[in-house]
Amino acid sequence: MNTESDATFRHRDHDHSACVSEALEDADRYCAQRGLRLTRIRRRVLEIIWQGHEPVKAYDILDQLNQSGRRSAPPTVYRALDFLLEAGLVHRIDSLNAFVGCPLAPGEHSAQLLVCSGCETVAEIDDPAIRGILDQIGARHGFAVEPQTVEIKGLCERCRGDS
Amino acid sequence: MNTESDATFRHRDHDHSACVSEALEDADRYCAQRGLRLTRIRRRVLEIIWQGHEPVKAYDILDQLNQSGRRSAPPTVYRALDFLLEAGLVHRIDSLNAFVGCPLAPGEHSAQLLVCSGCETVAEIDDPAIRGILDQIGARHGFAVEPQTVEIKGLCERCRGDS
DNA sequence: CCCATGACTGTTATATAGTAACGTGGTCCG
DNA sequence: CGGACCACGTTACTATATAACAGTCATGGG
Ligand SMILES: [Zn+2]
Ligand SMILES: [Zn+2]
Ligand SMILES: [Zn+2]
Ligand SMILES: [Zn+2]
Repeated sequence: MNTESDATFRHRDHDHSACVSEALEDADRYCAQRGLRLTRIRRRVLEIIWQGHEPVKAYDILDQLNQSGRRSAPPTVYRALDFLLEAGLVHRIDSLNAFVGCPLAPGEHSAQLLVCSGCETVAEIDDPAIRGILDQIGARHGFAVEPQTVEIKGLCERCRGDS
Repeated sequence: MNTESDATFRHRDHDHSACVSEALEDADRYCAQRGLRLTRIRRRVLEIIWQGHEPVKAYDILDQLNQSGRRSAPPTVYRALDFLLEAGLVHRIDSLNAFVGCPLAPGEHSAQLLVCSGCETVAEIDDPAIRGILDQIGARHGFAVEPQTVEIKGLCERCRGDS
């Protein structure tokens, strides 16, 4: 099945500026609709996170913020991240203490993040079969599964090829 | 389906001392077989983690170590944790920065951790259906899923009842 | 216009989590 | 004994995240 072409894993070989502008425009639209305030800092943090499809760490965001212009401190970054997480515009990768932009429709949703151990590229999917089986397993143990992101580690096709 | 009695969620209403002694004896046996050295400190850390079925944080382990007798420093705890993780005797819960004892057979294995957002009790299962579907979804995206623990958040039966 | 209000950001300090680097003291083996 | 190795102690440090409080700024009601 033509795996690379399903567009889940996006390496450095695509027109990523399109991803960025689309993500930012979607965010603008989404926030405008909901009356959420995508302020200058929040938008800039989102843009930094969208530099690639790899997770970005909070203090790296801070460094980049500080490279251009005004000095910021950790709370500024974490507050922006809280907003973006809440709005469903980014996800946190617990296993890496890092953040990645959400390529799916904004808003609260469940998702599975395929995190490559080789290149750290993240592919986000939302597969109803996984969600279904998690609910089902949960039910069997009296456990009410919350909508959430699940992190799945492995190797992407490209990194497997690297031997 | 008689959910509480499947023994996946163990709250404070059971004879937990039996869990502890069984876990420690299993660990003794497993390490002896493999020539792994379950030293005094490592065994003590394992015992502290097994105080309950809730995840325990590294610095809490350190505090407890230091309450009785000799003073230790963070590296001591983290080295013990590295050993226990490597041996498959405990799991790390990334979303909580905490550690929990593994109630299944020691050694490297995949598992799913049902983490209750209410009481933080953790139930560990290893369901082949989940493993299967993860592999299958991965394959569809050219992604080789690694054996791993997956964290699933939700509410256990007891905490759902608490309204 | 002016102020009250609430949301956002700045600032400082601190809490929490994890690691690097190097030294010490056993234990095993020859 | 003499090395080799492993576990552990110790110090210092890096990395991640939050608390608390003070300024700023838009916005709408009087
Ligand atoms: Zn892209
Ligand atoms: Zn990769
Ligand atoms: Zn128990
Ligand atoms: Zn619970």
